[in-house]
Amino acid sequence: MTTEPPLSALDRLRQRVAAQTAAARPEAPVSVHGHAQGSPAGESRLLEGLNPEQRAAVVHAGGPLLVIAGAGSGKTRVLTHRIAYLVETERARPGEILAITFTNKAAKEMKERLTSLLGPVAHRMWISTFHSACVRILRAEHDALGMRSTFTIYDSADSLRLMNQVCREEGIDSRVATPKALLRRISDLKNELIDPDGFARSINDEADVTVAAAYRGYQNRLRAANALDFDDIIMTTVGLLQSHPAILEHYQRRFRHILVDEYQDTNHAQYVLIRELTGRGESMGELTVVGDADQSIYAFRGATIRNIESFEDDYPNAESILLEQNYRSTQNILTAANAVIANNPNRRAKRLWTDSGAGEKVVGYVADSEHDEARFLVEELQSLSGNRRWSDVAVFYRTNAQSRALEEMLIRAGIPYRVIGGTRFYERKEIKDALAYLQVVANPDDTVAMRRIFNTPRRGLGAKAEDAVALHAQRHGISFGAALDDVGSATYPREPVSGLTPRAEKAIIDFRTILEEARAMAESGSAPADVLDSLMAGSGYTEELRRSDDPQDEARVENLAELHAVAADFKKANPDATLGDFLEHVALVSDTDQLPDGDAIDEGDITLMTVHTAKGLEFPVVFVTGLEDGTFPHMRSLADPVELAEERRLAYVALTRARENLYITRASVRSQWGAPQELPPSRFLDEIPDGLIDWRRAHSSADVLRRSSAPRYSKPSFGGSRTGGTVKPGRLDSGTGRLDGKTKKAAAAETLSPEDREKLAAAEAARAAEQTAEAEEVKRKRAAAAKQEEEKLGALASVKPGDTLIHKKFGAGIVRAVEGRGANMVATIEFDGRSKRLMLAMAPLSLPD
DNA sequence: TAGGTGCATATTTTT
DNA sequence: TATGCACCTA
Repeated sequence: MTTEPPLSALDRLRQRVAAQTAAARPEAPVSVHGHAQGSPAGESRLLEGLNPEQRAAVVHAGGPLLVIAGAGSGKTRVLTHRIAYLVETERARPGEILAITFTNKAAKEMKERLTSLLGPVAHRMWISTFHSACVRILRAEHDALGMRSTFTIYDSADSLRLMNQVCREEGIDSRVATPKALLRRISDLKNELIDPDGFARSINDEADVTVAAAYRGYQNRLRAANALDFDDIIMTTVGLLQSHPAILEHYQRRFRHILVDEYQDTNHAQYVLIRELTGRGESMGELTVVGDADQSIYAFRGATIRNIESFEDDYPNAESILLEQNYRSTQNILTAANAVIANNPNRRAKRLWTDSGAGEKVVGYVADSEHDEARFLVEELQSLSGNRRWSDVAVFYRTNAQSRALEEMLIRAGIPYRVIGGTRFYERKEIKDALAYLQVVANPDDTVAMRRIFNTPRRGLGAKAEDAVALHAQRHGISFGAALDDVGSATYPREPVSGLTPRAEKAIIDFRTILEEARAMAESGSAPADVLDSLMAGSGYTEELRRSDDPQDEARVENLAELHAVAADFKKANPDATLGDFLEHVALVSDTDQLPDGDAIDEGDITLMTVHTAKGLEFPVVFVTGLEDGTFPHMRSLADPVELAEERRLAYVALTRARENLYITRASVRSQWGAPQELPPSRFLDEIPDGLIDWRRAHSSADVLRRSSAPRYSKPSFGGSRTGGTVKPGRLDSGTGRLDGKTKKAAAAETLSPEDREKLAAAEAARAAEQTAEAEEVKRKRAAAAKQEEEKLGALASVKPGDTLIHKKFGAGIVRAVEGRGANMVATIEFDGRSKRLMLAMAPLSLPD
C-alpha cells in the first residue's frame, strides 16, 4: 500500500500541470483541469467512459446527493471519480474530503484508486471506515472526553467477559438474562444513541430494570478500564460532537465534502454522526451517499434501510440518481437475481440490466447430502479447470459451518482453496492472550485483559489470589492493574494487598516485573513485535505451549509466530507507529481484509466464504450452495417476514456476485451438528424462473423414492446416483498460488529432512503402541456407555410432545418438540418459562415416577 | 490449585 | 461436532 505506482503518461502530465498551477496557486497542487488530450475539448478525462447517470453523479454540485447504485453498476467508480473530479475542478482540496466505507478493504481499495487518479495528494484525504474515523477523532480529542488517549478497544469477546464480570458482581442472575442477551440489548441501545441514564428514564417493565443495571454497571467498568466497545466508538464520537460545539465546528469546517458508501448499512448512530458532521444551513457541507436498499444485509447489527429510504425527506433539497445498468453479470444472472428480489414487499422498483448478452444459463443441482453437494462442486471445478484459473471461482454459503463438507472434498481432490472468515485469527485463544499482554502494557487499567492473563500461563494464582486483588482494587477505587502495584509494599495512603499467600505474592511480583520491563521497552520506542517477544518469553507462555503434548498447541505456537510477523509488517509499513497504534489496527481490522486483491494472484486458490463476506466482491464463476429452507433462508428467519426479506436481499447479493457462470445447489439432507435433517428446497429457488436454470439434477434420491411410493423412511442414500465423473485426486495441477494455513502445513510435511521424517515415524509408532493399549480400555468404556445409553434411550425413545420429563438441574419440564432419531434425538423442553433443546441421550433426564 | 469430567450450547451474518 | 464453562476431586 505504501509503494507508489509507476508513472503513467497521465501521471507525468499531471505533474507538469501541477507544477504550472502550483506556481500560480499554491493551494491547488494537483489540478489537471483543462487538459484535453484524447477527450472532447474541455472535458475531463475523469468523465470518459461513464454512462449519463454515472456522469451526472460525478459532476453533481451543490445539494445532497443520493446515488442508488444497483449491484455491479459501477458504484466505486462513481465515488472515486467524483472525489477526483471535485479535486480536479478545484471545488475541494484533498484535505476537505471525508470518505466513509464499511470495511477496511473497501477503504483501502478506494485509497488505491484515488492515488492512481490523483497521485500522492490522495493521502491527505480521510478515507476510512466509520470506526477508524471515529477512533481518530476520539484519540485527538480525548482530553475533552476525560479519557486517556491510550484507551483500549474491546471486541465482542472482551465485552462478553466484562459482562460476565458485571453479572457476577452485580448479582444479576445470568439465567434470567444471559450476558449475551444483555449485550445485544445494550448494543441496540448504543446504536440508538441511548445512554444508561436515558434508558433508565424510559423503563417500563421488570426485565428492563435488570437491563438498566447491567448497562450502567457495564458502562462504568468500561470507563474504569479506559476502554470502549465497538458501539461506543460511534456513540461517544456523536456525544463528543454534540456536547462540544467548538470541536464540532472544527470538523465541520474541515470536512466540506462527505461521501458515504454502503449507506443502506448505516445505523441510527452513524446516521446522526454524518448529519452532525455535514451541518446544516448556510455552512452545510456537501454530502454524497451511495447505496442500494436491496443489498442491506446488516439489519441484525442495527442497520436500518430507513436511512436510505428517507434520505430525500431528511435532506429536502436532495437529488437522487439511479444506476441500473450493470457492468458485471450476464443478463441471465441478472434476470434470476431480479426475479428473486422482486418478491420483497415495499421496495422501490429497480431492475438491473446489461447490454452484454444473455450468457449461459444458471446451473442447478440437487444433491442428496452436503457431501454429494461438495462432490458436484469438485466435479464441476475439474471440468472447468482447463479454461479457468482457480482464483476465478468463489463458493458461497450461508453459515461458516457449511464450509466443512466442501473443504473435505476439495482437499481430497487436491484443489487449492482458501477460506475467508470462519474461526478468525484474532479470536483464537493464544492470539487473544498475546494481545491481552500487549494491551495491559499499553493500558494498565484494562481490567479485562489483565484478569485474562493474570494466571495465564499458570503461575499459581487462582481464584483466591484474584479475589484478594479485586477486593483491594474495589476498596480503593483503583483498577485491578493498579492494585497489583500494592502487592508487597504500597504507596501511602493505601496499604498493601491483604489476603495473599507468600507464594502468590511472589508470583504477582514476578508477573509485575515482566509487565514493567515490557512497558519500559514500549515507552522507549521498541517495536511492538519485540515487546511481544519479551512478554511471551518472560511469562513462559511460549514455553508452556512448546512443552505441551497437545497437538493443537503446536499450531498455537505457529499462530503466535504469525502474530509476530503481523506486528513486524505493521512496523515496516508504519515506522513511527507505537504499540497503541498497533493494537488499534488489530482491533479495527477484520480478517476479511486478507482477501486477495484482484491481480495479486495468478493461479491462486478458489475462495470460500459466507455470503455476507462476499458483499462488494465479484467473481467470474460463483457457486451458491445450501439453498434449502432452513439453511438459506436461515432457520431463524422463516417465521418473520422482516427477517425473511433480509435473507432474500442476502440471496440477491449472492447471485449478483457472479459475472459469467452461476451455480446454485441444494442438499436434500444436511447434517447440522451431528443429526441429519431433511430440508425442503429454498423458496428462493422457486422464485427463479424455471427457464433460466439448467438443472443437472432436479430431484434428490429421497424425492424420487417418495414419488415411486417407496417406503417413506428409507435411509437417504448418500451420493451414488450420478454416473461417471469419479474424483481423481492429483489429476489437476493444484496451482502455485499462495499458501493458506492448510496448504502451508502440507507443504511443510513434504519438505521434512530425512532425520526429521525418521523422528516423526518413531514418534508415530510409539503413539500407535500407546493407542492400542488405550484403545482396549476405550472400547470397554464405550461399550459400557453404549449399554447405559441404550437403556436410557429405550425408556425415552417414545417421548412425544406433551410428555413431562424431569431434568436433574432444571426440574420438571414439558416436551414441546422432538427431532432426530436414536442417539441423535433432540427434544425441545420447556422448563418453568425457559425452553431448552436437549439431547435425550446426553442430558440428565428421567421419566417422572 | 490444577486437572478432569460432564454437560450445555451453538450455526447466522461483523466493524 | 467442538468448544468452553462449571463443578468436583486429588
